[in-house]
Amino acid sequence: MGQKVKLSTIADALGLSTATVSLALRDSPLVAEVTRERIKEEARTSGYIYNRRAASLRTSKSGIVGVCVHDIMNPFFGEILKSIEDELDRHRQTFILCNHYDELQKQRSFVDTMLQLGADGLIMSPAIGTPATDIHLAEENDLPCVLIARTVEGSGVTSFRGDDSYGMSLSVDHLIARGHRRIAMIGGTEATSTGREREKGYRRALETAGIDFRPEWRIAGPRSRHSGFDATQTFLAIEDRPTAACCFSDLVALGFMYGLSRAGLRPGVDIAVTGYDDIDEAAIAMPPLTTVANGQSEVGQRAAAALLARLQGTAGSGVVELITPELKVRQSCAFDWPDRRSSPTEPS
Amino acid sequence: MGQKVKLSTIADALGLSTATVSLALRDSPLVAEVTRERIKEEARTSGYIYNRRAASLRTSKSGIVGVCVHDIMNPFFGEILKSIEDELDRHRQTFILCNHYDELQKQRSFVDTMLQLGADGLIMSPAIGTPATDIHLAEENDLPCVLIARTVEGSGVTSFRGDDSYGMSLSVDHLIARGHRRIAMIGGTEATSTGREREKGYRRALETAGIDFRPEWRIAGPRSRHSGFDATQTFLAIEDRPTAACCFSDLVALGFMYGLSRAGLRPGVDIAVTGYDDIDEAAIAMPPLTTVANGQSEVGQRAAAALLARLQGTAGSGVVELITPELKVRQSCAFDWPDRRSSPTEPS
DNA sequence: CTGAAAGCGCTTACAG
DNA sequence: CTGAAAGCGCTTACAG
Repeated sequence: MGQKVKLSTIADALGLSTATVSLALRDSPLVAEVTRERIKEEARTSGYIYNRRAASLRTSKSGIVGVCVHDIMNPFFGEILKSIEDELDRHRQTFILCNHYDELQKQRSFVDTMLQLGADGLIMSPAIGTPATDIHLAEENDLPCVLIARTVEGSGVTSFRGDDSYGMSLSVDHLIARGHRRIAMIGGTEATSTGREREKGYRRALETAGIDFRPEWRIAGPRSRHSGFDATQTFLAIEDRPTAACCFSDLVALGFMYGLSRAGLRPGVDIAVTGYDDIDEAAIAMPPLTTVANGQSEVGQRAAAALLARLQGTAGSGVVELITPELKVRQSCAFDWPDRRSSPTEPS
Repeated sequence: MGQKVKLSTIADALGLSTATVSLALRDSPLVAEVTRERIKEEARTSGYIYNRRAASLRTSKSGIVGVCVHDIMNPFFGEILKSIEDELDRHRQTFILCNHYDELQKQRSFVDTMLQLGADGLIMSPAIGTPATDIHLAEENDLPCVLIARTVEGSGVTSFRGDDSYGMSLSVDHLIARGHRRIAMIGGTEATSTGREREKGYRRALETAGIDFRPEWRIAGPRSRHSGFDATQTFLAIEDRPTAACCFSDLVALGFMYGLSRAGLRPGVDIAVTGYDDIDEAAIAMPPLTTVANGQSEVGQRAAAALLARLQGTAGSGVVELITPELKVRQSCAFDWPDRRSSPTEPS
């Protein structure tokens, strides 16, 4: 490589102006077809590399969309991310991914970087504790945001997520219909809208069935496979042990089932288990996991589309857009409980 | 927000020049302490946002490092990515992540984007079929590369990966020592150095033990949990069925074990299984998975450090740097299943 | 210790 | 259909 080739290198080589070259490279109809081809050919052979920083400085559009979630390794986000990426690709936007690990500082430094890079927009699953002002800061600096999976009160920004409380009630209803009366809920935290909503659905389903909730049934906290595994101990120690557990997510459920097996119990036989998200693994797990399909690709696709629309100038709804979840019955609750029911003290 | 605040806004407000403001904001000792503080204070209160595109255009340093792998959701990469991120953070480099899904086109468009954005360097696990010229293109355009996990012949670039053939021989030796003579290898492909190396280790271990390899033992292909699950059918159909399977990765092994259970077989009892990578889940799986720790955080940390060193001007070794793997013996090659185990709920 | 001026590589009116 | 010129917001010699 001699000198770096730039627009003016091409312009000089062809005896044209940089304006013409710039236009031609972007397929402007203002440039004559022949000229355009000569220019493109020259760009190709000379190894020209478009300098986006320069262009972006001038136009104040960067073609970048930042996407930030707490756990890119969670298959749940994997699907969302994939559909966002597809949608963004289609509109030739570069997508920059960030894992904030639910650390507010990491998220802030990412938003900051996006601001400095002049990103066109932001899609995020806000970290625990994100104040509405963090979102406003971005918005006020011309960085439109769309939220996914979680909601931030007062952010004024559109967010897309599953109807978590309804979804959770679906799986608890299912458990109740199979005869369970003592049902634990494992995982999730008060600190996120997801955790609050799913717990709400769980409680409401119990209430509707006339089952009195007992505090020891709620094992809050776990949100990973590993912590689901660890929660087994707590679960097994509950006095008058529940016969079923609805888990905050598939990952938690899968870890919990490992824990059950390890303790010599058979998930799906001795203890009924449900998950949430319907990740790929749910269908091949042992036993195959009954769970709630959460519409992740719809979340991703719609969030990306909504952001793209805002970039076009359309205002967002500014409201929580709910995707309706769906119960997927498999075999992790398959035991026929009525045969075995033995606590006559429970209301029916 | 009125107008966007920039260096000159601050300079004007304080009756200083943009040069002084620029220097002060970057903590230059050339600026008097008091002046510097006034400037920083003004920047803070006015909501100044540093424009990295402008700075980068001028300095031709962007502070960006691109990282590209085929599957960010694989926990194996999760660990590598985390350690890269930590190392990069420490040097205040922004890290841009990309998933190429082993599609050459995706990888190319990412490299292209990095070039256009003026990234300072690139760390990648090259997609299947990456020609050395793709790496040269980046290098020649001032985008230094470091490879991880996989190697590209003739790229001339430093790469960091585990000693895959040695690692695989470790687990096969272990199986042989436990008395297995018919051992299948499941997953991985000829198309990657990882696949080739691990198969080499498998074959060599058999050979050393005087066991004649049979072609039907090699079930190539699977590299995900799901395809590991699917491979169970092929495995079970092998005539004179092997008593053990060494899998290409933990994910494959975990899926394969699901498949075995589904078929009514007990992994670790009826069929011995080994994995590769020692991801987090291996220790809590049922049965806990015997596997090979692959030094992923060392890979990530050293790759990032090597790239950073190149950015400082130090030349890379240009050679494959091997990390020595280690066998982790757990129970998947000899498991004492808890008592009451029988195959759970029959899938329909 | 501070300022004036040039320049990084594009794009965008504006002329012609 | 093509060109000359200004400007995006920084940083970097160079003066003083």
